[in-house]
Amino acid sequence: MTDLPHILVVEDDAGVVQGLIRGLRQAGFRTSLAMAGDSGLERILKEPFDLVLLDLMLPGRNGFEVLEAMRSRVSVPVIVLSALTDLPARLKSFKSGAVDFVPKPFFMEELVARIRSRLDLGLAEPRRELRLADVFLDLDARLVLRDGADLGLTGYEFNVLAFLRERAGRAQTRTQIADSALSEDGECTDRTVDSHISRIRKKLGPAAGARIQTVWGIGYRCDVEDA
Amino acid sequence: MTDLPHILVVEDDAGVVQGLIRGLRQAGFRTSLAMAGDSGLERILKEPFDLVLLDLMLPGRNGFEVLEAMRSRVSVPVIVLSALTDLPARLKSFKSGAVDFVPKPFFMEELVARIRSRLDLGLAEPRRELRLADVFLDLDARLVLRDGADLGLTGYEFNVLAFLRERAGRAQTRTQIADSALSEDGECTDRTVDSHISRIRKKLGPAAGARIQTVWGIGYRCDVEDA
DNA sequence: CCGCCGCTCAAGAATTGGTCAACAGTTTCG
DNA sequence: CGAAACTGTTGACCAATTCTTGAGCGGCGG
Repeated sequence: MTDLPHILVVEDDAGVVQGLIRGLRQAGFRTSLAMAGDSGLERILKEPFDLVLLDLMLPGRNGFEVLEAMRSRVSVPVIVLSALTDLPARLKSFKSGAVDFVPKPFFMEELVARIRSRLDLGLAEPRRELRLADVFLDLDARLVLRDGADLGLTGYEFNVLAFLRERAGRAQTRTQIADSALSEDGECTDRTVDSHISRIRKKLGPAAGARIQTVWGIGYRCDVEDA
Repeated sequence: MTDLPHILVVEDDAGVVQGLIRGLRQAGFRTSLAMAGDSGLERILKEPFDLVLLDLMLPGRNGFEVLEAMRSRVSVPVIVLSALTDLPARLKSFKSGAVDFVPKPFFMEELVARIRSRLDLGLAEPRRELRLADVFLDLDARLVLRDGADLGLTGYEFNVLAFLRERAGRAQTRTQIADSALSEDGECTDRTVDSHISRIRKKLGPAAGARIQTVWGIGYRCDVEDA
C-alpha cells in the first residue's frame, strides 16, 4: 500500500507523536516522523510528502524557520500544530505559508477532517503556475517554460526566480534571497546571489530577463508589469 | 475594481455582519450579504462567488442544510463561522463540505489569513504606499511613481524622501536626515543633504517638489497638504 | 536698504556597488 | 568510477551613485 497519502509529522513531544501517528494510521494515512526542525526540513526537501504536520517549538530549527526555508522550494501543504496559540503565532504561520493552524490540544477527528480537506483540494486544484512576461513558472514541476519548452533553469536558479516572482513588486535584499532560496545551512556571499541572477537573466532572455530589476544598494526586485 | 475576490457572507447577526463586512473590505475583498439560509443558498447557486462565509445558526435553512444543498452543484469553498464550537459541529461541517471551520469569536486578521490561504492569493499583503501630491512612494518596491512611471530616484534619494514623508509636517534637521537616511557610519556634510534634496525636487517636478519645504536654519520639512 | 548667513545647484571627483566570465569544489548520475 | 552538471567564489571591469566643492542667489535682521 504505497498509494496512501503520505504525511510527515515534525514534532518532538513523544506523547503527542504517539497519539498523532496512531490516529493518522487509523485514518488511513502513511506516516513518517522527524523529531527536530533540521531533520524535518531535510526530509521535506528530499521526499515527496502529500502533507506536513509541523510543530512550532522544535529543537534545532523552529517551525517558522522550517516554513521560511521550504517555501518557494517545495509546494507541499503544511498544517501548523502548536501550543503557541496567540494571534501573532497564527498570523506568522499563515504569512510563512502554512495552509492551516490547529491549536493544541486538538481533536484527532477534527485534525483528520482538516487534513482530508486539504488533500482533496490539492488533488482537484490546477497546478500552481506563475507567469512572467513570456515565460511560465510551473511551481509543481519546478520548470520554467517558454512556448512549452524548458529553459533549463537549475534548482537554485529556480528557487531564486520563484522567490522573487512570488514577491513580485517588492525589493528583496540579497540576504533574504540567499537565506530563503539558497543553501540552507552554509552562508553564501552576496556575490553568489548576483551570479545566480546573472545566469537566470541570461536563460530568461531579454523580455523576461528585464523583469528582474536591480535595486541599487539593496538587492533585486521582480516586476510583473512592463517597466 | 471589479476583479477583487468576491465573498458572500451568510450571517444574520447584525453586529457580526458589520464587523465582517468592514474587515473584509479593508482587506481588499468585495462583499455581498445574505441574512438567511434560503437567500444565501439561492445566491450561492446563482452567482459566481470566490468564497462563502457561512454561519451555522440561521433563520430559514441552517448552515448544514445550505452546505448539503449546494454541494455537488457548485464548488465554491465555504468557511464555516460559528458560535457552535463543539466537536460534532466541526466534524459535521467538514463532512458537509466546508473547507474550514472558524469558531466565534474570532480574530479578523486570522480569518483574513485563512481566506487568503483558501483563495491561493499567495503572500499578497496590502503594500505600503504613501502619496505626495501627484506622486506615489511605494515603500516595498522602493519606487517613486507618477502615473505609474518610475521617476528614477536613486537609493539614497529614496531614503531621504521616504524619511521626510514618513515624518510629514515635522521639520527634520540635516543631521537627522543624514544619520537616518544616508551613509550610516561615515559622516557627511550638511551640504550633502542639500544636494540630495535638490535632486529630489528636480525629479519630483514642481507639484510634489514644492512639498519639500526648506526650514530656514534647521533643515527640511515635507508637507502633505498644499502650501 | 545692506550685508550676512544660509541655501541652491551644477559639475566633477571619489567611491561604492553590480556584472559576468572564468574557475574550482561538489554533487549527481550513468 | 568518470563525466557532466551544478554551485559558490573571485576578480577585473564597468556603471551608477554619492559626496564635495564653490560660485551664485536670496531671505532676514538690523
